[in-house]
Amino acid sequence: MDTTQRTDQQRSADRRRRELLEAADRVVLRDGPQASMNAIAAEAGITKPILYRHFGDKGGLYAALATRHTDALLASLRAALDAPAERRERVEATLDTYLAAIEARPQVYRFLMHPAEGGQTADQGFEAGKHSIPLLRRMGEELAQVIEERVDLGPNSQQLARVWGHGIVGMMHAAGDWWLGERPCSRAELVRSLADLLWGRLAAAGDKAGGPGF
Amino acid sequence: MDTTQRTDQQRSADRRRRELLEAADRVVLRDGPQASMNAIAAEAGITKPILYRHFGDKGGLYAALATRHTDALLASLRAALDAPAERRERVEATLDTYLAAIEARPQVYRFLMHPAEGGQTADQGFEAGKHSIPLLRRMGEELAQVIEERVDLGPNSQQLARVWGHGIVGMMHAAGDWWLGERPCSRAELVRSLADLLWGRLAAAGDKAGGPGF
DNA sequence: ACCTGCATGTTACTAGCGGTAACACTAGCT
DNA sequence: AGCTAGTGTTACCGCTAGTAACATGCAGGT
Repeated sequence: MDTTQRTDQQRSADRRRRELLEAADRVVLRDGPQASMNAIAAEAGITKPILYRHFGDKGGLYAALATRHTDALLASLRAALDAPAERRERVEATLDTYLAAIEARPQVYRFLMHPAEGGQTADQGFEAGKHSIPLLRRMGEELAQVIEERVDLGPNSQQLARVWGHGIVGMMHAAGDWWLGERPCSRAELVRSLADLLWGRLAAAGDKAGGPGF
Repeated sequence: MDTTQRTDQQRSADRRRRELLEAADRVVLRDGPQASMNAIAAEAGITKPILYRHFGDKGGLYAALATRHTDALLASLRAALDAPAERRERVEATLDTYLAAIEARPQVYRFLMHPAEGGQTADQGFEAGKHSIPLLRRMGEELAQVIEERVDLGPNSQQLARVWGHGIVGMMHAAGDWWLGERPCSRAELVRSLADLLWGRLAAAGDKAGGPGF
């Protein structure tokens, strides 16, 4: 039988793959999403064709890399989301977890949010809407699931939960992106403001004096 | 005086510029954000260097192109935002305006949301956060201004309004992007769900039976 | 010993990209 | 005439993603 042999080979291939991914990680951490295949290969101490044998094309490598970080981030988010606490507290913890992550490793964050975007070839498919950032989609679906599991939304709850999941994730993302660039306030303040928004403070607030109609 | 002469030249240059922009528009509409400078030049019936003389570099052309569409979209959004109606109604009208726009011209939408992303040179700066999509930022700031003008938020209103502006825009964007890809419901339903979210229905809803702690 | 198969690695190449230098032509002003 | 300014070209650079062809080292079978 050649099973043992094959297992050995597979193992060594997997190890190599992980090594390559770690090298790629280092380069992305240093150069951002513009990291070229040449640079990654050099960092790994090899040349391009090997990368292509392992990952197919740049998209494949980037997908593998993104999956890693995405999984890690999703795990922390799930922990915050599933904690045995009041809803408001859980929401704030989740927001804070996400913001802390992007604050700690902005390069990785930037990479995850702008993955494909190659240059010339491939990229087919298109189809308007297919382009969305995978991490955002996954977070949206994850959040939708938690909402549907734990919040009583009456009929049509599944669809409502999904809209909210993606909507809230988008809110978190956009606000975080803006905050990371301008740093207009502390993280805690941002978390509080966003939670306030989700808690309906916009609807509850009164009109300002000297309003419309004058 | 050379004023008339200069005016003539400027006029003709401006006309040429507009023609080139329209050609670029056609190409982007056809090829998406991957449209190459060569393709745009060919569509305009000229060659690359002329494009570069007019717009500096690819970023310049794309910025000019994006400004056009962004201005148009922002104008409609402002109209919906400033209408003399109840707040909820205005919010729903704004959401619907945005969603209708991205539904009608998904290619343009995709282009606006993924502008830069060149390939090799330039792109310096980086600085984590600088990369955000201009359209989103502008919409966020616009909304923040309207919120601050018309809603009474007590002290620190400016900062709160900005957080909310960017957050709400992000929510709209992410939900719209997901919706455009999966089409899980009608536009009206989506608008209603998002408005419900902003109106605090998440906070108001009860826990689901069989909740945590068991 | 020898040959076969397979994974790993290389060099050298293609095609296309963004961007630029150098040159040709036309128009109007002095 | 001559000078300047704008429009246009061809031909090139350096870079990218991706590939073909060739070399090497290590299993196992005969």
